[in-house]
Amino acid sequence: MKSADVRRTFLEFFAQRQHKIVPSAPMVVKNDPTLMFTNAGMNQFKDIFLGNAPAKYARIADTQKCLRVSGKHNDLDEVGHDTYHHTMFEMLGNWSFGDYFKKEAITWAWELLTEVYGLKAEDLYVTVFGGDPQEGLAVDEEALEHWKTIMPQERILHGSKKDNFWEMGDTGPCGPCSEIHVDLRSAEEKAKTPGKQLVNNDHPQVIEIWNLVFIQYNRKADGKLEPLPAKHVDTGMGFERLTMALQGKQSNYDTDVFQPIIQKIASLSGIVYGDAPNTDVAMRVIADHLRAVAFAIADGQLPANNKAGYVIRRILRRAVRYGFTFLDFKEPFIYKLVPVLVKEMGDFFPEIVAQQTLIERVINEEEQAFLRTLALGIKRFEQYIEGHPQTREIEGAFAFELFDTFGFPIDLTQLMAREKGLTVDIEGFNRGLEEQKNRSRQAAEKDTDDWVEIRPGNEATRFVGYTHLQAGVEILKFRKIKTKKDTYYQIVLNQTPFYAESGGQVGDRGRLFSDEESIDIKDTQKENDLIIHIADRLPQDLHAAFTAEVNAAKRLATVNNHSATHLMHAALKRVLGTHVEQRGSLVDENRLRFDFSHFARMSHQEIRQVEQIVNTKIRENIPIDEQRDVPIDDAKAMGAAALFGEKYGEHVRVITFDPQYSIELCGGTHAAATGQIGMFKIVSESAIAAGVRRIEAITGHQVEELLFQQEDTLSQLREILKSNTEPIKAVTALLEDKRRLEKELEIMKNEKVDSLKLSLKEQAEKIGDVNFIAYKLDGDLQTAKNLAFRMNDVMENLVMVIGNITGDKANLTVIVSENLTGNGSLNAGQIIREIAKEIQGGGGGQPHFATAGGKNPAGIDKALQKAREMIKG
RNA sequence: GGGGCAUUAGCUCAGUUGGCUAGAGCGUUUGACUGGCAGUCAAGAGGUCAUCGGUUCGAUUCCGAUAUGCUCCA
Repeated sequence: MKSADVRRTFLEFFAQRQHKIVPSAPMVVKNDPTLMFTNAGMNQFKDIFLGNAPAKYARIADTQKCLRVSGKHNDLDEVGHDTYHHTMFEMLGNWSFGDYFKKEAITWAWELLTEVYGLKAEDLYVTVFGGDPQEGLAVDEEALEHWKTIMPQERILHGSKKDNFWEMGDTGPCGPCSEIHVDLRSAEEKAKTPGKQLVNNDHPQVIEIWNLVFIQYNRKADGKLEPLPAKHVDTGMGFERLTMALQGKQSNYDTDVFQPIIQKIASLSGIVYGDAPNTDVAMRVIADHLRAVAFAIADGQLPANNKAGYVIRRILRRAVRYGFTFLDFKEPFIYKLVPVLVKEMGDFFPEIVAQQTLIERVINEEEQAFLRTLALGIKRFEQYIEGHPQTREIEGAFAFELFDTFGFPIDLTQLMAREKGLTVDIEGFNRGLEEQKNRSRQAAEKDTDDWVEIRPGNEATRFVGYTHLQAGVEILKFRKIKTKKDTYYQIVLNQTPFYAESGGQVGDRGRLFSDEESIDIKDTQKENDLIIHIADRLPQDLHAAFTAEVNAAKRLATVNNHSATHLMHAALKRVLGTHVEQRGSLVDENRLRFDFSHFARMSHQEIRQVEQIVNTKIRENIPIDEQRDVPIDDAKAMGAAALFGEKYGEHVRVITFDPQYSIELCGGTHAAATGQIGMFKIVSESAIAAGVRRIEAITGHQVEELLFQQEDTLSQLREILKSNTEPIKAVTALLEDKRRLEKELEIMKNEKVDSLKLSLKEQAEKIGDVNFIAYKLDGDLQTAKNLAFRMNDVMENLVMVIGNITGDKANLTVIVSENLTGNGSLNAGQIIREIAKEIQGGGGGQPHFATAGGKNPAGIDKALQKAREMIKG
């Protein structure tokens, strides 16, 4: 069975059982501070489990792109070395939200695996939760009973809390689970060792393929479990593993999911897959990481230097490193694999087809950047070796510095050390790493208390902020968050006019007040779909009736910037082409920032053109057409611009400014009509990544400020220049004059020096072999320096001391012919230190040239005299 | 969010106990050579040493803050 058929079969099976088939959510998570990437199929339904939102469908099935590279599930270092771990994988899943429970989930899972996919029943083992006395939990009898009706009891195993009790995090919904394992070994080996001994023992051919989770408890912050009113089913089956089992392979990488990519790597490197363990691992790593990175980029996450973007960068770099070390790729090559991936997976995941060019460019750019980093590290390594010729062992501190500061991988350091017959102090390296981790952990410590419910129930907050800036509200619940720096409260209301940060628009600020008191709301954020108001303190009376009031001035400015962003987005598409796509956006009260795909610097004319179009649309004063609850397909049919990597519900909000001009799916707040924006001006255009440009712009009041500022600058300039009509001409003439005068001055200084040179040569005093000159110069330090070096050119055996005054300070300059400094008999530095005392200063320099400065100009004569005496000795 | 490192000519980079008139290669301009192209040689232009403060007689160099980038950790 081809992998595409494996996927299709799963979805059809559950569709026939009244499951709604939904698309995969983006792999990059937005609006959830606890999670950077989707790491399980249930992520997109988290709000339902948490009781923050009702389920739209009681039964759902899908295949979900997942990435496990950070946090609780981190498989990154395993990937490639075995045959079944991945960074990115697909999770096939079916869900029941308060609908069917253990019986159906178990029955269907069994039916699908054995009857539809045709796995042999005797190769399958299942586990059920065996209870945990510490938690006060008994064996999951319910699941056990169902399994007993299906299969012999000897293949039903009891599992520990670690394997068979699933929890989302430290707190939240959780419950026992039942896993299905498959034994893929040969008959001979099965005879030798019974499969049941190998279940959950990291055997590569006896593996878990499906986990059925029965969510029935809620874990509180104090560790206690309480039963949930509505019970849910959450299942996840590893698509790649299942495909391996069905295709009779020993490794996920031998299936048609990975082989086309691996074969391409093999042909690019000229090395056959299967030849040697090292090169095989490298090819697996690259094939796996390519998928993760390509899908992340398609979902809108570009490699970057922090947060989620940094994780993506690190994955890509790991792939480059394996290619560099084991497959001898010294030039970018991973981007060449993208077409193969697109061909294999593009049918089911249209986003990678649409974003192919961008993915290739971004990967290529990153590869080049990292190869540069590697080259720099190699250089530093070689410098270290040169600096420590006797060493047998490379210091851990240095290896850590290479890694920590310059991003040079430790295993490459070790490899290069081995080639030179050296070792690396790996313990020292690990110590450095450990310290670093502790520092970070301490800084990131954050205590989150349980929600305190003021009005129990799972009532969802009604957002009224599209039409109101003020509303009468009640508090539903709150909790306390403690970080190293401060303590604050998160407050959830029954309804709110506060817009929570989302879609690039910043959260509202404002206040919450009752008859008795008023508290400031510092920010509004979203955790999935929960709107959270952030405040430094809580009201005294939590049960009072409050008025929630948004800071209107800030909101208004923000709203204008958001609408301007839409107008600009449409203008960019007109001016630059339809390839322009939003890649990121930030809108606050001061400005708007917009990142979009485009492959060249925007010309001056293009920027002007965009500004002109937007300003024309502003003057047209187009009223907003806001439609809520439009079915997503209808919205798309209208030609609305949807964003890649954004998760949309079935019903969306559509914002239109002139149906011929700008239609966008958007949840943000907007101007009632475009005229309200006032004015629009782009203030910068720059590159932020390969193929991605960033524009920053301002509107209304801010443009006015800018205009005033510029006008002031210009009028002041005119005033200074006394040229009302042509300041540019005046400045150009000034600059030319300045240049000419500087030249003339330099020539004159040189002439002065030249004429001085001759007379000074006459004045030279013979002291032994030394030609001594002391001179009090009427000029600046630069001239003194100049004079000194010129005299040095024309006189042998010279010792010259120059004194001059700049402002209220005195300077001394000493030059000694190089041949006199040889045996240490004469030293300009020593002379200057001695004579500088006379001008109450200090100084220094080299044996042949030195300068000093001091506060006492009157002492110059004495200093010169002292120098003469020193030469006389 | 917390560390570390970097920022010097258009580009890539040197520049150590703070003072060596801030350098190299590439690029660029001009001239010479060569029949042309390509090239060779010579001369020149090009620098607020990221920004702002501080220490000092003197800061590209030391200290602090800011900005930008790189990098590791969370």
